[in-house]
Amino acid sequence: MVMKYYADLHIHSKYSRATSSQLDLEHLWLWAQIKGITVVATGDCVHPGWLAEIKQKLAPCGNGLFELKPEYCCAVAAGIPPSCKGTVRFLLSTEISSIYKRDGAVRKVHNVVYLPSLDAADKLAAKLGGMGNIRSDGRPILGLDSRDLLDIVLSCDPDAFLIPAHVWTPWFSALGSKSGFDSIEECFGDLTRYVYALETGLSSDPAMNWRLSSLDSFVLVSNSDAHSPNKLGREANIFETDLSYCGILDALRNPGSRGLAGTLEFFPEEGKYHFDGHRKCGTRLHPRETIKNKGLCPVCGKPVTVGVMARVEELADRPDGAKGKRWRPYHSMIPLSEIIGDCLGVGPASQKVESLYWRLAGAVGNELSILLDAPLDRIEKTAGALVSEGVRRVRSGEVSVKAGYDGEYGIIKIFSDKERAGKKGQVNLFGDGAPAGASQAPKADSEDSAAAALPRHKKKVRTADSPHNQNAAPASAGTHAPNLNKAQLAAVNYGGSHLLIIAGPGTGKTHTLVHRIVKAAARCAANEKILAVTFTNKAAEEMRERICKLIGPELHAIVTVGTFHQFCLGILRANAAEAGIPADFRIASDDDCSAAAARAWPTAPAAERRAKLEVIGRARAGMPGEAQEDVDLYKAQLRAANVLDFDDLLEEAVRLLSKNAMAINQVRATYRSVLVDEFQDINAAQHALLTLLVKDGVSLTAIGDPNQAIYGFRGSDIRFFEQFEASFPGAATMVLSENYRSAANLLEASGHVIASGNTDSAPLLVARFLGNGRLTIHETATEKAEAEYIVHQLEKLVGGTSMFSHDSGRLDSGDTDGKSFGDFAVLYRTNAQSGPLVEAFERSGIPFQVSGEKPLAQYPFVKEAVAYLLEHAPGELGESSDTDAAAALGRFAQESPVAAMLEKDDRVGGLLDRLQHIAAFHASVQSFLDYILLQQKEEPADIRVERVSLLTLHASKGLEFPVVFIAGCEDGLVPLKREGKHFDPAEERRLFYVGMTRAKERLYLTSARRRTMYGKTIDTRPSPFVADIKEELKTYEKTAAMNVKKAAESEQTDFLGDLFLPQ
DNA sequence: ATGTGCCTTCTTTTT
DNA sequence: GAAGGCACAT
Repeated sequence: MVMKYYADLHIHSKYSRATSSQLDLEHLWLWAQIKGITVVATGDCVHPGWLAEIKQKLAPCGNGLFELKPEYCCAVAAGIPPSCKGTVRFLLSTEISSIYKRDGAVRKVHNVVYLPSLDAADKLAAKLGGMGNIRSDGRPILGLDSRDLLDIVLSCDPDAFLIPAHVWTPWFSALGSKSGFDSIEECFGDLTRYVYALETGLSSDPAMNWRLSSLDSFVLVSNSDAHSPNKLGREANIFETDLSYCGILDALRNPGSRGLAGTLEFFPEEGKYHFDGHRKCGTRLHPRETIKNKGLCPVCGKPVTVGVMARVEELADRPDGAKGKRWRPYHSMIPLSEIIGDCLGVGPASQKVESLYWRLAGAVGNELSILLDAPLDRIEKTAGALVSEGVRRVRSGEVSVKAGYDGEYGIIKIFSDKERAGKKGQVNLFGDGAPAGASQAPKADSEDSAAAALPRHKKKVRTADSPHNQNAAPASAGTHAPNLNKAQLAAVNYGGSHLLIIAGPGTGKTHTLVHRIVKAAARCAANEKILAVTFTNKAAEEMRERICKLIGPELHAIVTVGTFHQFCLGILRANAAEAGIPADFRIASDDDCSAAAARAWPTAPAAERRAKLEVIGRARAGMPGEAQEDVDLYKAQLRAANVLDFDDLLEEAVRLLSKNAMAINQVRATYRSVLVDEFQDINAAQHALLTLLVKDGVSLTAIGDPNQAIYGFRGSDIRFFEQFEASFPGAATMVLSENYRSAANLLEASGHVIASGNTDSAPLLVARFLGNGRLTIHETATEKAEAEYIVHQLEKLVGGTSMFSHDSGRLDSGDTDGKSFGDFAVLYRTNAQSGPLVEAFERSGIPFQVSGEKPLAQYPFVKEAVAYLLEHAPGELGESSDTDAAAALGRFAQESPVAAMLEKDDRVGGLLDRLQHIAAFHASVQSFLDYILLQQKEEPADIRVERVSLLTLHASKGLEFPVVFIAGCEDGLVPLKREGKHFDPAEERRLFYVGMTRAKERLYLTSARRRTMYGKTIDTRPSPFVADIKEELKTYEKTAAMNVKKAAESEQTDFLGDLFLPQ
């Protein structure tokens, strides 16, 4: 059956090394579909292993044609009847691959053959032309330059073929002795019988090669230049024949037939050595100009570097545009992603381009059809007018071409910058990558309409640290009747200078601090301000909100709330000159920092640089280490780039304020009162800054909890907290001890832990939560079983039947009814533990959120799925029965080549699975989409949407949840011990304490007897911290109570193992 | 420039 | 066991 297809001819397989991986082959086919390309792997030189794989995988369907799926066929030369051999003349071309020097002469080399010895190379060179040489890495090679190659072509047996050396050599070495040749030389000598393709070293542009009448007996075809599946079809051959080996053969054999309808090509001008010239001098010469200039550069007068075009000019015996008798039409192409990139003014590999590419692929068709013949209005509808205009121009050749020369790439441009700027409004950019719901809005002015089509819900931020609103004296949040307990009130009203407030978990820390700030603001003189310092932007933002709520925007203006770094940055910006820093300095990005490190230690390997940066970071945070030299070197590099890193901000501010009296006096005059949150997390530099600020009657209020100091590893030093009274003479200390968060027994349990089981020294915390909580200890066989247990418990609690009231025998504050998902958190010591948990939650369909994880909707693949579902919304399909989310997603997965392809991309491989699990949970497409799109913003940890939170213990600080699971309560994990790493048991203990004190009503401490970590499975012992809790507070869950059937269904291996262990 | 294979490493993390 | 870095190949 004659058909039209675009063939990417692989004279060998570039994928031959991937024989063990089926994935790669499938990947190849999938891309072939997306591109609209038929992959034709031909030649004896196809790697035998690859052939074997194809044969094994695909049912052979005769005569060298193996069928994979109906759409993709692969003609393979193995198994071709011997009579077919030696009858096709492929003429393939390539660019200069290297430049080598020998005997003082520089020669451009088009092909390189690796050989066992220089002798062999020379012998072969004598036989074939070319040049034996030793590469810089010591390997003997044979280099063939264009002239040699062409001579070989012209002199060779008409029935012979030549194989490109770079194809042959790896094949030979892969075969080794099994090839039947004793030496590569013998092998090479035998080539004339088998050789298949030839590289002339001429331009890759057939139009130019047609100018050589000596090539008339050859058929010019395009060889694949695809280095990876997604580069398929950058060059291709258009066939109108049978899709079979014999079909292709006939097409090539009979120049008169239309079998070979033409070729698709790059713009050859893009090549680095197209024209002649001097890169340094900026001279780019057409070969004719070179001849006029007698081969010399008009700028420097030295001989120019001669490019491939010159060679064509030299050999051509026909004028430009001439057609040989086997001439076939050709199209010059630009890959779609480059067209889109040019339209958007961004790189072809950018996310924007990727997103638009998939959209087009889904809406219009495969890449070649988009490039060659799809209706432009359909392209415009999806990608905007600019892209469709770009495609039109490429089709008609209306592009600006600047040929490459002397190693400089040529530049092919579709739009001038001016045009692009002028037309920008017409591009349907979907700026932030949000999918367009508006398929009927053809000329949609981009961002706005696209955005409007999306439900963009602002999420309500519920503050996590919301103490005492349940049980403490109820009062409206007013300035006059703040709901403060006695201790809190005393702290707020304390009139002395410095004050340290020790505030345990759930004692209303932020609440108290905010009120003290408000109080101070009310007393502020006209030209004075209050400074409130936090560690994180999030904390600063929350504090600002709460202050604003209490005292309104006017007073709010006299309170400066910011992080340490924000404050220092402000100081430095205002006093750049005094600080000796250029006024226009930037904050160093991660890249800036590594660049500075690279300049500081140019020879050091990256790992060493990273290590140095770490040491420097610690040293600058005030931790021990003698790295001063490195610090100075690194800082000098930062300074040279006119950037300040985060540590610099603090250091430079401290330096300025300590030496410049005017600056410090101004700051002290402005900020008479300084308040610091989370004071236990302070480091040396921050402490130094505070010491500077707090003088001449400026007062400092610090609040924090030494039992929650968990950031020692990054330089925080709890001793600053402990030595507060010494550092700031005259300071008072107050303690907030009424806990409004946790049930009494949970509070007691956490007290046992922090006091190392020594009940007497537990922090004095009085429970004001009028309910009884429950502490459950549970041990499973493995981490998988642990995850299943957690999910199971969670399901029970969400179920609505109040297990809580049954278990505790008490029904208290009315919140013991069925929980919602936002009421749960699962905490763990290391992020690596999230894996099994995520899997278990996915299986169960429970909505969850892993802290710090990118929201689903940010993945291009998910965007694509969402766009598809919007476009194929039920409304549009009439009263389609198909409102079912899972079914719609299934259709997407089947119909869209994008989905099929991305599924193979292992980076996002799990995404479709995840989507499907989510879809199964939603009745309609609409609710499914809402669910996905709602989670646009990051910072999921404190946004209490209705999902279970999966967090590290560190990330849980400051949050609270009715039900908390702490997974992996095993010795070695809680506390975390790693061989060769320093170990701070006290800090680990505090960390566990932080985790425990997040729980309001229920706390589960789970562990696994066997755990796989770092690829090793080890037997574990229970956490010693758990042992510090008095037994009478613990409840042990019995495994037998588990729903065996259900558990076995969802987790077959480990769970059964758990159940069937000898009791 | 881009793939590939081998090696190392593998807490926690804000600005 | 997975991921990232690095050296090396084309």
